[in-house]
Amino acid sequence: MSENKYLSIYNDLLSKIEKGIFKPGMKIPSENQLVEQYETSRETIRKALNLLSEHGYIQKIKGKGSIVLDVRKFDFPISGLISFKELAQKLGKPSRTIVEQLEVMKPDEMLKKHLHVTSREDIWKVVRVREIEGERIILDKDFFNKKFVPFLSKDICERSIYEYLEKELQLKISFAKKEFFVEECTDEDRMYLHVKQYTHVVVVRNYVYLDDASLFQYTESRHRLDKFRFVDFARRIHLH
Amino acid sequence: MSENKYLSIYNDLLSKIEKGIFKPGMKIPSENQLVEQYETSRETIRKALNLLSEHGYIQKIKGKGSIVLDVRKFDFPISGLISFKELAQKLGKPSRTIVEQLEVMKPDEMLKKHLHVTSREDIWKVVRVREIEGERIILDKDFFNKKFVPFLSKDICERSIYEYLEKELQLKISFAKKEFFVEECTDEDRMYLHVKQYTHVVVVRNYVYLDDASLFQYTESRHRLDKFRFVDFARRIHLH
DNA sequence: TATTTTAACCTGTATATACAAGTTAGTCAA
DNA sequence: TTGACTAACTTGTATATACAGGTTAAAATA
Repeated sequence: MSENKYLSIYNDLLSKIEKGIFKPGMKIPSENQLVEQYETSRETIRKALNLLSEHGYIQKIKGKGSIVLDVRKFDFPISGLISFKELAQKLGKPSRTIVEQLEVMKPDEMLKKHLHVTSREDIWKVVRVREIEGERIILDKDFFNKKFVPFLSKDICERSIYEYLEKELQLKISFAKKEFFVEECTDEDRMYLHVKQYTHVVVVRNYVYLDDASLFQYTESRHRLDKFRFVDFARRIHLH
Repeated sequence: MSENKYLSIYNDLLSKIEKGIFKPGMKIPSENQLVEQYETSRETIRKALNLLSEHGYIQKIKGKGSIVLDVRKFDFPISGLISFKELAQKLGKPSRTIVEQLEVMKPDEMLKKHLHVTSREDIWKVVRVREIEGERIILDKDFFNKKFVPFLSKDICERSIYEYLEKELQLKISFAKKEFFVEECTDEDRMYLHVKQYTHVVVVRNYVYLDDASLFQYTESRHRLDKFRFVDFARRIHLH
């Protein structure tokens, strides 16, 4: 479990929402009631509720209470910072990862720019194909700074690199910036993916940062366009 | 200005980051220093800093301080909940909105599902083309529940509907769910947009909710795929 | 009966205090 | 000189209190 009180309350409430104990449209107990249930202070409850609100699970209404949203219940592909393994598990579809390339290399100009490294530094290059229901849908090209990831194996890449990085290497992945756009198919796409008749792929560029704001991974994820879907949740800030 | 202390501090710090007074990589003053500068409590400062952190402007590092990220400085198209007008202003490109349709209608099956309305209710339908640098890039189809928006005019639609809704009608837009996917061009796309040789468009479905979690707008935004770009910022939650 | 007022809730903001825990730089001892 | 320790910072969490202001339903009033 979590050692943090407010995080464990967040998780507890979240699982109650996901299990349907708190149903969409329903009011969850008031802050004061939760204070009694969890035997804690109101500020701690509020931290948990604010997390739920930011992530789109509840809506807080002043003077009334918090109601459960059903916005999130739709399958949400890449939203947030979820690894392919976590995603595949959520969707419950049969999937497989095929490691096509795994090597240490020196960065070219493009990578020097994207990973903020010098020509002397070593870079891990991992090329993987994601197969869903038997079709080669996604081509993932990952580049890690070897300074942060000294060792990698085909086995690790087939399972989950993130799990290895976080659990084994104790790297704290903190945030990521993603860019989406559509690009013409390359020969590489046609070689590794079942692109069918399509002339374009959806490209997701991912810059992943550690806790201390150092960039340690650059990923280019190329999706067959008919299989791509992305869901986003956003709150509007009101200044006034 | 903001009446909220922590929001006005957030805005003040944000403008200092955007103006370059606080530069990327730089440490901003510590929480205790900010407490003195703004003559407030530490919790209030922390609220402002947490907002900056969630929105990707700073990274807080325990024991060290907060450093300014340069992740956000790239142009960010549709991230967050920004209207086309706000976006066009940010990018500084010459743009124009052309209202192609504006009418009150009854919902068809698709809209009844998307807007959660009955056959008897009235719906505003607004079809607009967004022109950027002389090219017709985006086709926006907006549907508003007339219950929330009793009046609309061509003039309002040409300027900014959001400005009208928030300033005039005092509607509080709270959050939105977005879905992205790629779809084949329809005849409507070819009629209104300069689709060139492309066979597909990027579709953004947008569900917009008010403060009390009631769905009041459904938008379908169809983008020429070579001009589509989306940037996202995400933080990873660590449980434990 | 119809309307207003009030009391009891709700969430939002601001403040103060305490301690835990990570970082850093200087000090002291081996 | 080297290493361990300490003191002074930093942010993170938990608690308590106070009051603004929105909501609701019951009670009081016209």
